[in-house]
Amino acid sequence: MRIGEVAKRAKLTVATLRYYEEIGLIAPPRRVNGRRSYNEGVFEVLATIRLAQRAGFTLKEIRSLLNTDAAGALSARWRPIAERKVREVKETIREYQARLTLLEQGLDCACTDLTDCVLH
Amino acid sequence: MRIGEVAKRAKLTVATLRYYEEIGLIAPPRRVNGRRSYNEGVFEVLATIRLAQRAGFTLKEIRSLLNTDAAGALSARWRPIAERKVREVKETIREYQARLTLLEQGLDCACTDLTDCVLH
DNA sequence: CTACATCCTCAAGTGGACTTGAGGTCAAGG
DNA sequence: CCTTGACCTCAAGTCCACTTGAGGATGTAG
Repeated sequence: MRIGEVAKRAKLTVATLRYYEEIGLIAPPRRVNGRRSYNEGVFEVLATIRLAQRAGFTLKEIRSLLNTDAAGALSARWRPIAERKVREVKETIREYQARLTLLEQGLDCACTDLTDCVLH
Repeated sequence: MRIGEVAKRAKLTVATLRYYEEIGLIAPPRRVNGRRSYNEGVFEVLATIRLAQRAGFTLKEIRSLLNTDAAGALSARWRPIAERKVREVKETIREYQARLTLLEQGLDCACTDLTDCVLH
């Protein structure tokens, strides 16, 4: 399969696919003419990348997760990272909830000058 | 007041203060020798910036809020931006909660290969 | 007088995930 | 034969909020 079709089916741009290759997430073989040749398996990997991204992993972390060879090594590597992520995400949610509170208070505030706002 | 003292009292770096000036958030007058001269009012403005940042505004948005001159113009400008922010923040919180769910399910999952994970 | 802190400007670097642009190759259809 | 579209590489640009670095000026204490 050529890059254009992969891009269309995976709903990514060809530039993104080449970028993923550049940073070591995928490694499609090349034809004699130098063009990339993908097989069906790539969609599985791309889905995994998307899943991991939605879970908050960076592409760098995802690469290290994908490149885990030994069985069991994955969960050994994944667990501490995921546990840290859970803490980070919880913290982020707290921050955003504080943000929401501030915004809603601000909307209730009748100040005409920000530096005069009751929130100070 | 010189920039160093402002930085110390506001707990910012001098570089940040100069940066805020560069992007139009503050505009301290200069002495004859070219050095910046701040007055007490700057702390009020810096506190406002910090408050607005915590509420999720970008520095660009904060600039447009700070540079509101006419009374009443502030709330006229602030309200729609803040309402949009509220929606964005709520959406972000939803995303992060989904992220948390994914992570926690992942921690419960015994897969040894990410592309094999039950989450797929 | 000299050392040192503090200040100044301007330019470039950081991170993350891409996107955009320039310049070139290759295969198929009309 | 020529155009068109898909492909290639490499370099640089984007956003945001700063930070870092180079290179130089100024003010003050000892």
